[in-house]
Amino acid sequence: MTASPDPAEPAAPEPARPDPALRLLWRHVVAEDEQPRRGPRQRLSVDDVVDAAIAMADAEGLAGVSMRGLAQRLGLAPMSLYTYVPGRNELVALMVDQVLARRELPPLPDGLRARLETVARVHHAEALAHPWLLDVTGIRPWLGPGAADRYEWQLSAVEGVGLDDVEMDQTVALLVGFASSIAHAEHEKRRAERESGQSELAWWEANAEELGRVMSGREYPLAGRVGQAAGEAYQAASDPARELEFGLARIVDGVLALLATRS
Amino acid sequence: MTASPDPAEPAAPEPARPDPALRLLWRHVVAEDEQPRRGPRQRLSVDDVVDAAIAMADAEGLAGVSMRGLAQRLGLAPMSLYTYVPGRNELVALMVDQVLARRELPPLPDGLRARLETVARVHHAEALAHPWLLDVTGIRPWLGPGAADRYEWQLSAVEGVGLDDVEMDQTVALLVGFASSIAHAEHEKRRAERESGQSELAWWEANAEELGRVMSGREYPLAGRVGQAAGEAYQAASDPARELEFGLARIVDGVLALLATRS
DNA sequence: GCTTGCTCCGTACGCCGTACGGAATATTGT
DNA sequence: ACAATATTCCGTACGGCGTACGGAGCAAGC
Repeated sequence: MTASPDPAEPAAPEPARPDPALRLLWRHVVAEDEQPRRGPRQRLSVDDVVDAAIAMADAEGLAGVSMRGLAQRLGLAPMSLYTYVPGRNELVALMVDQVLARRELPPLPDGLRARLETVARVHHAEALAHPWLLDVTGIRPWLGPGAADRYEWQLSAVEGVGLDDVEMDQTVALLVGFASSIAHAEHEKRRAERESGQSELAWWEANAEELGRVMSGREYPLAGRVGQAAGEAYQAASDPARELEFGLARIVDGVLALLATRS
Repeated sequence: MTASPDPAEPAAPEPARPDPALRLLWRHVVAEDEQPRRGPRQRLSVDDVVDAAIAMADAEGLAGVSMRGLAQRLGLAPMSLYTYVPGRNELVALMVDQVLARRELPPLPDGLRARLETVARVHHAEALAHPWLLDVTGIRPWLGPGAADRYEWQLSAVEGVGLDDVEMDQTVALLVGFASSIAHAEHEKRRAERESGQSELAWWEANAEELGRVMSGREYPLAGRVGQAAGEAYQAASDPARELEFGLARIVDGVLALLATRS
């Protein structure tokens, strides 16, 4: 018994065949090494499928994008989708990259503060327009042209300001992560209102008595005081728009402070 | 036909009955208004159910907690779970609050910088220990004792440092949101490695050739340079632990800078 | 013209949350 | 003591999900 490869698998050294999802992601760039394919032409294009899926996700959330529902919307049988896309996960990756690719990236303003804010605000706006982006998991490490272009643009916002390469990456990650967390909070707030059919405030009123009864015997001096002040200021239990402004100001101040120590 | 209430529904003005999930969340606090209940005793307690669900979620993720699987683990028929808990969503809310309640909150150190860091690190550690916490959605606005105690503790870290009430709330939200986004990145990184069976680095190597082919014709000067520098520094495509340190330093600096303008 | 590879699709499997109703059981009201 | 009632536990069933598998028909390559 040598260590030779399994004879059932022919001698081909299996040069780590590339992930098929990668070709799909970059389909518009690689494009046309197309020799005509056998069999019936596809009635639709991958873009048709992805666009329909994005529209469904915008309307119904990521969980609302089912292979069955999507197929019906496209006039296909469910299993026919699998000739366009290997599976649902890959479809989601394509949706994400399509969204990233479509957005026209605004020119970066002058001034580091404004540039950093722009990076965060663009991401925040995108996550608000497509809340399902925040629910996406499991598409790492698939990297498409939309994500690549976006990263390049984000880095250009912090190029030449005095950060080293690693710090540039970390700064972008910090801004994007923060914008995501704000959008996440906003999305959760909206979901709560939508699903309960009543506003947050109404729920608190309806349950204030029970909450008071139940919390008696515990002391929440700070939470009571701060919660009330925040509630009055927000007219809600939270106000993600204000959290964005507050947090962004602090983060940008922090980055500027780092650079200030160097000049 | 007057506007009188539906006679099928007796005159009771329906005083907005409290959410049953609230009583369940606060079951240990309200506790014993217990008159003995009719029918067979419950074989288990709500805590048994919630603890088993937490154990399942720790091992298999939130999606791995199915009512069927949980019931089997507890020796019950699936539908019997619904005598303990109104539904899966409520169960998840109980799991979250149980986790929050269990963690012993460390004493807050001296010095604002260390206090702010502690708030973020506690949340980060918790999200790492229970990655499914980040997948929880739709449990707003249910508020349990664990969440209330936690909020009180977080506020105590920023009490009396010169922030007004609304700023206290926003500062805590900023720290917690940031810690969540770091933990989210870390969790995604681990998931990618687990599900692909190979390390991130191995995937990039296996697909480097295809990526190079596919990205030719596009220019990514910054992404190429920074990505390489970061990759070498991290020995991976990302390094959430470093992102935590970098981002936390910037955020704390930003908060301190805000306070510095006031003294 | 035969073979091959492709598209499209019907069926089926094993999951999911949970609505519904019935049998057994323990307390409550008489 | 006995009937009424409330509660637990559970079997069955419904409508959803992703997708494996195999077959039918079509277009290109030999």
